[in-house]
Amino acid sequence: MRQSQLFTKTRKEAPSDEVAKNAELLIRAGYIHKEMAGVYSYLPLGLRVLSNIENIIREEMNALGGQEIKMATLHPSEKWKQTGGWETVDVLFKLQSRTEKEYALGQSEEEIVTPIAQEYVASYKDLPVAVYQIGQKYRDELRAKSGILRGREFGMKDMYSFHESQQDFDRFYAIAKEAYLKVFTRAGLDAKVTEATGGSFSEKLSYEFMVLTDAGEDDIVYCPSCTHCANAEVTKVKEGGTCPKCGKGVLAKARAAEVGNVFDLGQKYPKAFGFTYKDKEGREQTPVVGCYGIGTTRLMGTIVEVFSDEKGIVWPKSVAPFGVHLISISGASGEDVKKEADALYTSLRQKGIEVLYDDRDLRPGEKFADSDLLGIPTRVVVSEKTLKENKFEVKDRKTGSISMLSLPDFLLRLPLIS
RNA sequence: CGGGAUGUAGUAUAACGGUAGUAUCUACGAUUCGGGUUCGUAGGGUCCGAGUUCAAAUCUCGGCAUCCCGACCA
Repeated sequence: MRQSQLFTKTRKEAPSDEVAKNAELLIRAGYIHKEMAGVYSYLPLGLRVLSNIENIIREEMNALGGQEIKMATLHPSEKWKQTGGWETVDVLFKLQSRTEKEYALGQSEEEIVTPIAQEYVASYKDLPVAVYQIGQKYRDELRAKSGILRGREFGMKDMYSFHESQQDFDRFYAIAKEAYLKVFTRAGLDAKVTEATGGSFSEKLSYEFMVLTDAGEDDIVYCPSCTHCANAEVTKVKEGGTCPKCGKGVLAKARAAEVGNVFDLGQKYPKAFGFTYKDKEGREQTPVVGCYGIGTTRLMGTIVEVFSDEKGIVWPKSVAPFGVHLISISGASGEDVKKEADALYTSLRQKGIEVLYDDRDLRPGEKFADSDLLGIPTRVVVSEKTLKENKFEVKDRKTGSISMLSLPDFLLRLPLIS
């Protein structure tokens, strides 16, 4: 992508109606556009990041045996009335058409996925099965806040699994948790598996995946020596106490953002819809259901909160919109520089590297400032200086380390870079 | 939903009740070219609606919007 053709531009100043770091940086850099409180549009760069996040999730859910689907987000009110959610889920967006028919906007999809599963699952032979989707969710939050961390419309991956028994559910639940940790690790984050309440729809404990950041909304109590971690709302052992799991660590308290969660839904939804299957003996049985969510847009915001500095964003390589930011410093009489940069742009793309090429006719300082703000992991500069040495200047956005590399050396390093 | 605050060019900010100014931006012309060069010319604004007043960006009321704290939060 040539930056001169890019739809968006950067801004020097953050908008006055944003306080959250994630929103300030993402808007300044042109990744997102605020539509209204809690609702954002994703622009070319932002969509690239979001797609990278979604693809990581997609790969891990597929590895788990999940099958991707795309469910309706405009829901008939009847199904929500059938489960009671129409009255009890206060964040549910309800709307009425001109014909007075009522609808809900999807804030979660149990009401939709359960009847679909019911249609295709008739026998124990059809179980277990897991389906997931990645898409928009709508929640009528009384107070949207923290940029893209808590919106009224947001991106979410939600998966639902159906099982013959509680034991089979428990088996899958455990491997799903592991898959979740893989997702967050691949996205560059260190997420803690956290015990929490099941919310309004499960009496059992659920597990939340928490990333330490002051921008989060939850307080967690965790052990520095082992993996024990609990939401402050449920834990009986407080900060400063001894870890109940390993018996050694002194529990610490921290602010965290919930980037994912998994729930044991039991049989509530199949029961609401009369969903049964036949077991080996031909008896009617009710399946056990689990649901598993990851907030994709919140994950993106959390990454920005965790990985940024005073100059801008510092994307982890796995989610960055581009692998390489190529900058030409051609000056007034830099036709040779331009030619060389064009050539490098072409050869990098031929190697399958995603490159943002700043071919604009701007002063170097402005290009560098933009580059730091955008946060692409590797910056490559072509200038009269580098031309003389017959090398390229390669800078790592995260460490700031600069090295002069010949083209073969650079290409050799590329697998590590992107 | 309770409380608090704020709404001025695309963006960010000034203006005692009395000429809406500055920076950035955009366009054009010069100048400069390794960390947001410098100069010139031009463009563009008081959230909406009432009220008070000779006069309202400024005061009052209503609406709408945005942010913050809390409550809430699948």
